[in-house]
Amino acid sequence: MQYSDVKELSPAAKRRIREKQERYETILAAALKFFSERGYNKTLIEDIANEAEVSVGTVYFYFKNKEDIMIKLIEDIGVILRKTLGEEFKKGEGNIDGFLNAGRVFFYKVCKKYPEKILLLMRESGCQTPEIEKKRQQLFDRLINDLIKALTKIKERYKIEYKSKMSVEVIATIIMGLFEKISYHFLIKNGTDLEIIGQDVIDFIYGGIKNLVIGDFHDN
Amino acid sequence: MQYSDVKELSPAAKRRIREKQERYETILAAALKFFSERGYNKTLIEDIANEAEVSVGTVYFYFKNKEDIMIKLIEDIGVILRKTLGEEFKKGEGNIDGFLNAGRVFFYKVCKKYPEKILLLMRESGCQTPEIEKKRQQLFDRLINDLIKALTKIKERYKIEYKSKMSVEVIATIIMGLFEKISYHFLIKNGTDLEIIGQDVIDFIYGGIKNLVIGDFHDN
Amino acid sequence: MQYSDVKELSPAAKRRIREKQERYETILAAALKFFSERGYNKTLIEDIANEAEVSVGTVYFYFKNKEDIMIKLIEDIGVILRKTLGEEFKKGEGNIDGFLNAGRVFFYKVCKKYPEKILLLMRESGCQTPEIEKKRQQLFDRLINDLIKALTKIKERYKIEYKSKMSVEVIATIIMGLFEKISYHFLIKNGTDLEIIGQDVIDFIYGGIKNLVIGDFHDN
Amino acid sequence: MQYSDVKELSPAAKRRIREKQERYETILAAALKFFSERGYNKTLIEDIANEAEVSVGTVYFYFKNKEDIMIKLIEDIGVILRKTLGEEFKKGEGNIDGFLNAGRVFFYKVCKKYPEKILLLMRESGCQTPEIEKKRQQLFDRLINDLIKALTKIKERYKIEYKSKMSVEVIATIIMGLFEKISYHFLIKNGTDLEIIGQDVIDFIYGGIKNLVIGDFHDN
DNA sequence: TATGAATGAGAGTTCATTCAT
DNA sequence: CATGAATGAACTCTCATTCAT
Repeated sequence: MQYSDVKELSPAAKRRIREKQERYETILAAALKFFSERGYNKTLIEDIANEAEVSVGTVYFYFKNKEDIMIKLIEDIGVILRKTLGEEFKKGEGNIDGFLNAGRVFFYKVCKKYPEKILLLMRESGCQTPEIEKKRQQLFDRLINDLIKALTKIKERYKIEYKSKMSVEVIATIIMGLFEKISYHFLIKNGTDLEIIGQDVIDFIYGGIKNLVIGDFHDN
Repeated sequence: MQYSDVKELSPAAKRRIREKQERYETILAAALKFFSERGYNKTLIEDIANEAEVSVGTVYFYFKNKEDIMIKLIEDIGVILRKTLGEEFKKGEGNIDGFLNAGRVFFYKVCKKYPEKILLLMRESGCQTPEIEKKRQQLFDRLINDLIKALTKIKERYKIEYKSKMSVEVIATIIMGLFEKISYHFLIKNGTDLEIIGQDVIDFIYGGIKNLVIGDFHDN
Repeated sequence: MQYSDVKELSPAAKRRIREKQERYETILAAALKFFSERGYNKTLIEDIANEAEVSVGTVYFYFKNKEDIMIKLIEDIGVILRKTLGEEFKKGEGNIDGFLNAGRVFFYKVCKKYPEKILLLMRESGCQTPEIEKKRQQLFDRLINDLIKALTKIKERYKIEYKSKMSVEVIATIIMGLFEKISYHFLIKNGTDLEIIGQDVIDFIYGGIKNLVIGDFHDN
Repeated sequence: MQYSDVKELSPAAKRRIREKQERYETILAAALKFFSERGYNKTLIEDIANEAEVSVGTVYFYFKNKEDIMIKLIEDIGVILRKTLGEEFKKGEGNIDGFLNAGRVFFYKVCKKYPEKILLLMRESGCQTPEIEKKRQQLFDRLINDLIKALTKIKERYKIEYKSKMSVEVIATIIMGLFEKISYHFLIKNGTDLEIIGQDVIDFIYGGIKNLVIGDFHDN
């Protein structure tokens, strides 16, 4: 198909494509709502269909099966997380502040903007089907890898060493776990002041990393 | 037969009581195995019965329902965790080393001795029935409370302050999340050296706490 | 297509609605057959499904649960009984013959046309679930109430009195019990001549009522 | 076994026989309580055992199975009913008053003294197992037969005729149904005055019978 | 005799998925 | 493309009955 073909779509065809995309998003949004509220298992396809104001059959037109919906949601969250945090870290060009700022962005931006998505990832995506577990694991592995790469960049930038051969992986894992628990713990207490908590968390992380590092974070 | 003898159980009665207790434990062990391996939902009562070499009816003789089995398992883990860690902290009489040692005990003793129990608590106990979720939440709340109390004792001991009014809760929550993720992450990689990791984690925690504290950990 | 057309259902849609209604009736008929033949408890959902030539799931698509099927059957019988007998009584404009004719209609029409329905109501609807018992009781109470109202109309029409303050309720209850037993007793003996029996019963009722009345059934 | 053997029973053996009989009665009483209160199906053997303060196994020592308990209860009620009403009728030497008095005895004595037994017979003994149904049917048939015999005696005594060949059976069946419904209807309304009702019922029956009779109840 | 733990067939209900219209 | 009725395998829980002690 050549570029010129795109232009040849009739207005009606364009509308149909747009509507199809919209319907897809609507179903995904309905699923997100129920999965994060009451869990994967307790959400019926019928619930999702009703919420999205389509029929059960339509849900199966857009998604292979229930599992598929969850996987698409996890992928969606993965893209948001990796993109947002990755870009923030890049701004710092490998310095420790860029790293910590990425952490701040998680609390101040991502958790605030997409609380259900974070809740879904952190709580409901576990313990379901093997395929979902795989996807979830894959995302966590990638996030941990992103962290490991960032920590390695920092190491090179400051010419520091980590205490043990496992330290980098440990730090990355800790940060993931801590984000998971903190976001869950404080997201379900709606009134909590995420700003104060976020700062405390970042301070904790900074202190923790410093204590696993030989050398310090001074630009020469 | 004298009156006092009435209180004494016959050997046969004693044996029966012991056997009953043993069967209860056998069923619980079978459930632990399957729940931690393949998850709550994918475990059939029949699986548990087969593994424990009893009939389905017997499982229901000892437990109200499937949920009840899980709840008993969570309670069991809760007792082990709180008792072991609590005792270790007490040894230190409120100093920071006692606190950190309790963390070490988690990795070196509890995770090593009861890997399935920890896996069950950390991964499979979430997102199932409301009753299970309640029990799990209750246990995590208690563990966080234990941590908060310990951190408060430490504060009094060293006459220090925490940076913000939320710091204590944040530290406690971070430690829970970090234990959860680290234990899960490294328990499923069987070959991992928990000793090195444990030490890194403890160092991270120590650094993190120090960075949220005004004052330092010196006895006068 | 004009706006008014929107309200009109397409032939296909009409057919689908009709088929749905028919399937509902088919399931109900299958349930009636088994419930009245072998009882509520001994009837399996699978039996009903097989008889109605649908799957078990389809039964649950049309009815909330087994109880619900029985309740719908009782409601159905209730409508038939109250409508048929009520209309017959109305024809008599409150005279004693209309009342007795309604009794005749019960034997000559209802019992003859719907023997299983009557058997179901009279025998199988008792002693099952609380919800069913409630519905059954409700229907009997309404039937007794219909009778009480009719007896009160008769009293006004002929300016008579009943012997005691309980007489009206007693007569109504007797008639219900007598219908119940007679219909059951003679319906299960297939060959019985319901015409003769019906006449005897009506005569008995007439004699019984007369004997509880002060005054007589003469129009002035 | 000869009569003299009876004397040779040791006091301990006698006590054992007495206790055995008592235990049997206790279990039966417990079953009666639950069957009449919550129905046959909803009563567990365990309930009966607990109420009777024996073990489940003991229940099965005294009774073949659950069905057997119910059957024994029905037999017990049968004996009471037939004996009490039969004796009352005999007193009248075949006159109509003896017949009606037997009816009075049903309300004034039997229903008052054994409300649960009557409730059990009238409501809970139906629609259960075939064996129970058979027993219940058998009892009702016998009671109806007793009534038929009585009505025949009355016919001979007064040299009367009944309107149709079915009249006697119809009257008998009516009386059974009416007793069933009336006793149930008014027994569950505890406060009701059974005396007034009883009199109304007897009057109704008398009127009903008179109206199915050719001739009248005058001694020559 | 008495006990009560053990049994396991049986039954109701759920719900992801399909497919004719 | 959309619909929603139909499917039926799957799973939990019940409870009368048995039997070793």
